[in-house]
Amino acid sequence: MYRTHTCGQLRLSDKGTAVTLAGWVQKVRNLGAMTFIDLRDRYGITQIVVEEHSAEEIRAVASQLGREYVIQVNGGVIERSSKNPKMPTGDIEVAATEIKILNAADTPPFTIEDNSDGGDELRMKYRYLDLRRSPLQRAMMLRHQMAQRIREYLSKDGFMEIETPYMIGSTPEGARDFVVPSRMNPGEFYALPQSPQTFKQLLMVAGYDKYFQIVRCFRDEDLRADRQPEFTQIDCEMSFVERDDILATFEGMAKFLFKETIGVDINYDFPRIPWSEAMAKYGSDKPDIRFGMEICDLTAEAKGKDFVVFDSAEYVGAIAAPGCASYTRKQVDELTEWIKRPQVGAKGLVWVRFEEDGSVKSTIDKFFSPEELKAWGGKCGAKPGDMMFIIAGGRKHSLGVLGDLRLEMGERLGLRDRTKFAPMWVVDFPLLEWDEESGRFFAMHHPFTSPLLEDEALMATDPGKVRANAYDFVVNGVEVGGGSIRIFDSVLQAKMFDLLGFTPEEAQKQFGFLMNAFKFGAPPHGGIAFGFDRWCSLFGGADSIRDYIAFPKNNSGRDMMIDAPSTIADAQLKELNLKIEMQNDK
RNA sequence: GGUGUGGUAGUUCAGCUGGUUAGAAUGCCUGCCUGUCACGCAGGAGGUCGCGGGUUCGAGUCCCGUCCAUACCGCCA
Repeated sequence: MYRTHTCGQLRLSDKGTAVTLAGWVQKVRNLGAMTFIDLRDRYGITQIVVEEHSAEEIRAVASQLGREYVIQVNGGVIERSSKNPKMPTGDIEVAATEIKILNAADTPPFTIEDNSDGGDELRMKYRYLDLRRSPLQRAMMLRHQMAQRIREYLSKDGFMEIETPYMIGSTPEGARDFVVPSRMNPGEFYALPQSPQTFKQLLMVAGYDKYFQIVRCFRDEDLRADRQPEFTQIDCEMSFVERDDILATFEGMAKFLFKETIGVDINYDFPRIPWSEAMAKYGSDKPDIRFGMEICDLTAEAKGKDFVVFDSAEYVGAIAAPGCASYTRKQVDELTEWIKRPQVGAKGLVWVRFEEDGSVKSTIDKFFSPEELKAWGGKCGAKPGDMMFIIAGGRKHSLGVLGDLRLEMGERLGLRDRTKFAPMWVVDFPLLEWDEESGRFFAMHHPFTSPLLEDEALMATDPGKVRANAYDFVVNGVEVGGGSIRIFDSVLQAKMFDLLGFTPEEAQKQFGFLMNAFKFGAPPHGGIAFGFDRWCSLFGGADSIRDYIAFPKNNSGRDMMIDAPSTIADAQLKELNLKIEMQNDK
């Protein structure tokens, strides 16, 4: 038997017990006559003590130990003469009677401690060492708990977890596919699923009316801190439901997860905000509603006063930043530079300062009277001591800039508290999005999304105005999930493909299997998919999802540890009937 | 594809307007130390300054290119 207890287990009540522990050497403190060894496993750290009167062999072994050696210790639990209240096992220590080195270890390239000295690159290359650190272990544990609670909640509600294939066909819509060559079908490729979308709909046709799956998905697009090429979704679909049934089910699941995994009680209904309102108030389809500072529309007030910047603008809007009237010229200039960055892309920033004494100062004093500016401030909720920032230009772009500015000011003012959670639903998304470049509509969600019943007639006359029966689950400005009620009528589905510019032949070739299935009795259905990694990182209080994935990819989609992707042998290529010819643009 | 930031000891970083032998902390090695828990004390080893080119009497430092990492924009139905 390698161990009788873990390194996080022993307490004062175990005093006098003979134990065997096994783990990794965290630290050796040699005080001359006596030596302390911190022995670590994933349950905790227990101090081992080797004393002067200990047997010569033990003292010899103890002096050989290095960091991360794997050892086994026999000994007795004793009460410490100087206790350490900072550690759960701090009242006791194990007086070693035998120490066996199970495996020596090279000195690790970075310290295996809560606050490691290792940089990202190194930690990624030696991921198995990084995973020994307790912050990573906590992240893995949170992820495990989340998955367990999700399965518990949905199973109890009658959902079945059903696996869908990873080797499927490529589709032109949406993200780029990862492809896998087929040896038995020369020249043909499988694609890895971007999501099990069509399969879960086919499961609805098959009558499995409550389906879920915690499933890996693949998208060959550029990475971000919150985007990996392979990521995990909680994929769900239900039959004989309307939007509110789905929202109720998953609002229940979300509240359950909040409560069970991070102990947060949410005892109110999640707000539901139409997409158009989210865009107008927050300049974003995934608003962070932990704080106010809502955008207000000043277009009507601002125009017609001979200020050419406003007069030539389609839209003028503002936010009121609380307590920022004290901003110095330098701070305002710096903020102006910030919004002019190409990533934000505004032309300039107009400010109105509402002084504590009731006076008003502004960059546009020449064009607008203090009374007018005060009226604007009133509309935007600015109080004395606040600073109003005004952006003018195209409506869509300006709202985007104001949205970015709002988040930035929220950050600077400390209003984005990681321990606070503001879940919400964004509903009534547009069904279609016009793409200037290709001169066609794209499905904003995906091509199986149903339009709102009352907007269906608009599909023929003004497709851009049609609202979708789609919804996103948003927490603290993070899009955690999204879904829709699906089209279940093959005629409407055909109409949708037509709007998206598919010929009937193309639609049949790409999605014929789904449209055919719909001819055999498809029930009304809809569903939702959550970004599991993102949800974990949100609960863990991190911006990046990488620490919630055991073995993530780096910024350029590489696995730094195993160094993938890699080239393959010529023999392998031959078997696959492939010839590699690099194409260069120049 | 684009923009910003970074690349100097095993590691995390400092290194000014170019100027002697490139520093600190930590880790590592050696010795001392009976209550440490970020142990302490003394000593030691450790560097092609990412790579290539240029400017200069002289480049870690300036310029150009390139590679790598990272954050963001594009992209992500």
